[in-house]
Amino acid sequence: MAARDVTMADVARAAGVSRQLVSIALRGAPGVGAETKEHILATARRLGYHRNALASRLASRSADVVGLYLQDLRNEVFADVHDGLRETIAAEGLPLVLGVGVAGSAEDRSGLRTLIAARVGVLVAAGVVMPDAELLQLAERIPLVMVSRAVPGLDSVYSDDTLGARKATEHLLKLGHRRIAHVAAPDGDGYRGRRRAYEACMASAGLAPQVVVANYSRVAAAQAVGPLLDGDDAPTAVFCHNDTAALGVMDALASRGLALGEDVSLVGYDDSEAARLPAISLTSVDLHAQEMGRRAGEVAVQRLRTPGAPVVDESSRPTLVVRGSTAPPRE
Amino acid sequence: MAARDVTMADVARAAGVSRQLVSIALRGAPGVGAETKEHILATARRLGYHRNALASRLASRSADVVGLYLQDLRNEVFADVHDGLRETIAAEGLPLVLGVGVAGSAEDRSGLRTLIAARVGVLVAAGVVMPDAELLQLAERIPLVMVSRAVPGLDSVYSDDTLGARKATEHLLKLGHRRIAHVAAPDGDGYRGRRRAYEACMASAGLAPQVVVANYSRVAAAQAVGPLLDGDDAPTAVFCHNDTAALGVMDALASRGLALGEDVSLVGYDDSEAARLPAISLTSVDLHAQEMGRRAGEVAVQRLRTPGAPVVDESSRPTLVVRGSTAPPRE
DNA sequence: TTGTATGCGTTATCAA
DNA sequence: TTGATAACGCATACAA
Repeated sequence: MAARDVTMADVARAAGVSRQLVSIALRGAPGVGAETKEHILATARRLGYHRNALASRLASRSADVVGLYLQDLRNEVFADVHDGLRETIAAEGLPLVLGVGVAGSAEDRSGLRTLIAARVGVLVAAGVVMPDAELLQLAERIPLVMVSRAVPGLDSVYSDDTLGARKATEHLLKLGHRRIAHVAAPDGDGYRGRRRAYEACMASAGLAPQVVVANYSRVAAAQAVGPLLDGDDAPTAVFCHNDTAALGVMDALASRGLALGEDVSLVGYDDSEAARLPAISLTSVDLHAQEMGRRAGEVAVQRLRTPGAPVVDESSRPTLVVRGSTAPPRE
Repeated sequence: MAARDVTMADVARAAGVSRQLVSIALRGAPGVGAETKEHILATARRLGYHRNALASRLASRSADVVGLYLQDLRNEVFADVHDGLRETIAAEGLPLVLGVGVAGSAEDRSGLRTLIAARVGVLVAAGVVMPDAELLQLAERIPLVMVSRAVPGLDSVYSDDTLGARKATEHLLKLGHRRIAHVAAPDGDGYRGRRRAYEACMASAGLAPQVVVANYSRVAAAQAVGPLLDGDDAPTAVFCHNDTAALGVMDALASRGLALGEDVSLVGYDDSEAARLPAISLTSVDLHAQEMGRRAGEVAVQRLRTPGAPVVDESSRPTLVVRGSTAPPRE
């Protein structure tokens, strides 16, 4: 549409000054008189000038842009991380661009790549499934801040998954459940904590763990848990690696005429909006994702402004929110 | 971290060829022998070269990047739009970057601005609340594709809101409801269709419309509908402008001990995951957001490759999905 | 097929 | 305070 963008040269010509003076004035940098500056700003406005961020960043070889990678848009946790981060970033007046992975797929390279290609100054990544080694390699090209996952050597802001999973499992044990199944996420670097903690809890209670794996979709969880519910020694309680999976288990229960909380107790992870619905009332682990996003934003800004700062490694304590979906097993 | 990026000049020097030959080889453009090309690619790989997209786009002054603006990340509709768009864009091998607004706020300028500053080649916008006039002005700087909203003069891919709202309202009327309330979205350009259709339906049935406004959050809807439920002549049915609002109404019903579908019928809009939960079973209008995203992607690519193509204006027909939340009024 | 010169719109380093 | 000149890293007509 635009035939040609208005450039600084155009503004300079119209204002009767040199280009670099325009640059200085527009940036608010020192080196221009108040009156001249106002005049330049006015003509720039009049001409409809807009800075070309491409050229700007190329020339300054420093990007004051924060990139955020999210695994997918279907999981509220990532929306929370975004909202928290956004708060910090906006307060600093920095632009924020996002890259998104493919839901269900482990393919996060393309999403990360576009962000890197866009030459963001720092990249905050939530829900990356790539191996640690690859991430460390990536970090040589661009400062990386990991969210909800700890990578040794990289800035990491995450929730203590071991603690969360233990709280969930122990809650079920305390209620008297013995046959507790776990719907786990696909195996991958940095995401084994929940499953391991569950297994450890079961072991120390002298019980046999029962694990099925489901990817990040609701239907996958429903299908995965089906055989368990239909088999002998069906579990009286299920602990899911996230709420989406828990909703899938609820689907499976409903289709079998099993009552949530009565026939089978259920615990999710994320404390999503759905979990809070009165009709759902799902016991879930809240990992305070928004607060994590906020912290990640602070770390990112710090990394941008003070590249040499020491690496941040911060884990936070999740909370178990007990609701109607968990009750003692019926006898 | 990286002291200095490896540039084409470095690769050229190491490979013993000229810079521009490297450029040609790396882009896969014609003008280089197979053998030399392989050699160049190999040295580039060896040196760890990565193209600087900034410089590349600045020099070519054509951006093969698609920008997607989403109003917020909490609404599944936008996730659907993204997933659909992503499919098309990925198939074309184009990079996709996102900008996001602030949930609940009408402030979409900053999100749009960063995308424009990033000099994307085409901007797909879903859920923009800015006035038409401002959008038309924006379109002079960058090709704009509107999603879920029609702006005369701009590429628009949207769902027929009038039809959807009519289907919802007529469904309730046919069930025998007379006192039907509507929870509307805040007033704004391009988002009046649902409310107007509701009002028209009520009018032609000889009934008085009853509208309350709530912004895009669940709690706002709960608060807005409260007085209605508590007042005389409380509605026997409520039609909400989206599912999030409907969930809020469900909260309000639950806190009053009213049974969904029995005491009060409820219709949402978006056919979200939550609506499909057996325990929720919310009647809702499906606007096929993913398909809209897919189409918007096609239009965007077309606009990128053939700027002169005629403006696209495509509306699609939404579907009413009837579930347990709607039933005849109890007498 | 390969190389040369020039431009993209800014920022940055110097003198004046 | 201001004004010339050189980067920034890449693309692209054009000539060799």
